[in-house]
Amino acid sequence: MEEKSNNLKSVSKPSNFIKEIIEEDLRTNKYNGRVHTRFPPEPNGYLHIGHAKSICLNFGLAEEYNGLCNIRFDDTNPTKEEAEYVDSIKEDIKWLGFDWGDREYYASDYFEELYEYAIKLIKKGKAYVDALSADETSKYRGTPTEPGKESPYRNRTTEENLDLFEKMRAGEYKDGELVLRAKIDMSSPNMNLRDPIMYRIRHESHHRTGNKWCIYPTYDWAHGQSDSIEGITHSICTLEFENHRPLYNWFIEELEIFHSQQIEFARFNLSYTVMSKRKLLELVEGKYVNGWDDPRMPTLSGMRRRGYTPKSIRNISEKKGVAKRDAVIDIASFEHIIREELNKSTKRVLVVLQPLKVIIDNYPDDKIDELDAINNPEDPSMGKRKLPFSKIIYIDKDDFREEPPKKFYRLAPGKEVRLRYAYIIKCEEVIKDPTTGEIIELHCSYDKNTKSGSGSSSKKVKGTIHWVSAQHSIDAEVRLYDRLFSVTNPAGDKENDFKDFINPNSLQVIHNCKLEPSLKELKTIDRFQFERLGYFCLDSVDSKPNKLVFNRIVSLRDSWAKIEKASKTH
RNA sequence: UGUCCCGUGGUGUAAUUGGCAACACGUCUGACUCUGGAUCAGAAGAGUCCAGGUUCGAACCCUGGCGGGACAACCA
Repeated sequence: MEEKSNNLKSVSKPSNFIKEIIEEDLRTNKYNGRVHTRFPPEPNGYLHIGHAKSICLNFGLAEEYNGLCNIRFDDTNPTKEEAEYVDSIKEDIKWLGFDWGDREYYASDYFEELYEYAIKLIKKGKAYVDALSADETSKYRGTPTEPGKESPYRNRTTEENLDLFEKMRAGEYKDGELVLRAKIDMSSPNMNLRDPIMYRIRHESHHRTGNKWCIYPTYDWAHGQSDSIEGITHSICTLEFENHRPLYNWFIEELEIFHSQQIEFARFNLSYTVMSKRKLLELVEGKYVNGWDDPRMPTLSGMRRRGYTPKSIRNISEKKGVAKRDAVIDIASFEHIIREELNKSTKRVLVVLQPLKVIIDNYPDDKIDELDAINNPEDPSMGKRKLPFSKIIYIDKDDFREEPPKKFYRLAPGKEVRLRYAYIIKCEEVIKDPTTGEIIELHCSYDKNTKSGSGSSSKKVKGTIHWVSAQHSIDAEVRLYDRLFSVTNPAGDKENDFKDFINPNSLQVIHNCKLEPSLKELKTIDRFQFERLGYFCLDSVDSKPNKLVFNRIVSLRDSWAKIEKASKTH
């Protein structure tokens, strides 16, 4: 009994090492009971599913502990950042369902304050203006296993440093001529402590501060102080900043300002895709995909267009957990979560992807049956709809085999299947194109006693297939997506470029698909289950009222495909 | 020949902080079914990187190895 309740507890409230730290801080009243986090993107690209993890974590923690979460754009590098990215990032965060209230901040808001901090360090003899070139600086820095050596400019007087730094700001030097560095320890085993650069000269216009500044703080100099200024209690970031933490702490202690606590967690990898901004950019620029919002991309805009729900993404983030070890999430677990949600929420509909014409010879020419169809067997409150049935229908080519393999429960010459919500039909004749041999149409007979729900026949068949009445059908284009790459970790191969592993079948476009007539009144970007096929949604970009385009979000689990695959490999 | 971090079934997490490893995905059976969907029932699969040590008892503590990752942008 006790075990069970314990179990339930751990299921409903998963814990992780970050929560443990926060709860301990709450116990010891470290920050007067405050929990304040932030999501700090650089506005230099589109957000992807990895960022979603960080967003959910930061906002989720704030929510759970009655705290606050800021959004802060780390816009310290004007050469790479643009206002349009700011907008797309905000849109993505809102879409995920998070609200930062009026706490939308920018590192550039703190440029003046940061400048004052720098002067404070110079006055303490803890920062100096260096005139080494970038190349020289790099050489002087040493390597991870060899200590660096001190710059000849390292011991300027405070007055000299102050004067030079002021002139840097005033624009008296060219890009790269001077930098401001922290004076720490050129022989530190931690390379971040080897006199890191705090300011560099960039005569460049900034998306927010315009031409006000020509010196810009580096990330290392700006980030910790920005957190401190905002009163961030728990500054959560990814593992690669672990080695930077001693530096951030050094700055904060020298400056004697509020001490945020940095906690690092492992970033998340997804199987069968790539996640780095650089690689995603390469896919876009090389036209391997159709833009950042291509539904095959792991970007939030791509996944949104693909049809993923915000809830499913939040779910993934939560179920994945938080840890410090590198992880590769199996895309299958992703697919499971989206299916689970869509199965419950989505209206079922009959759609034929690859139409094969079927003529029911013994069905009256002009007769139209109005059949009852259930909108969602998982949720009766979603009601029913009428489905017209007539003499000429379409079925999917996949559902007919001239020579059916073992365990093929669908239609074949002389065999019977049930038409979903309609009758049992039997295939009487196969008509082929005399020249190509391609199957053009099927002639079938129907058993009128087998109408769905009539209970007037005890006839049983193994298979049920979907169909659409030809004269009532609506045409549409359907895009089937598969994994973008054909290997688990495309970026993990040292011999081959990741682009060599692109799955050539990641996108299959099918024209002239046939939809049931209820799909005529599409108002929103509703999602549907095309029965036996998968979950689909309208494409937000290309679909027009007179030219419908659907994206496949995810297929249904397909045990027949498994059987078929297994028999082929034998 | 440095510093820091990490190492639990195929994958991702958990183990009441020392009491002989749990959950989810995936895989495989079977039941049910007018979606080969969903659902239900069940199975296989790790002895916790290795070796010592402390202890009545270790995934958890200690020591030493091994393996993986991060760090040498005036990027973030």
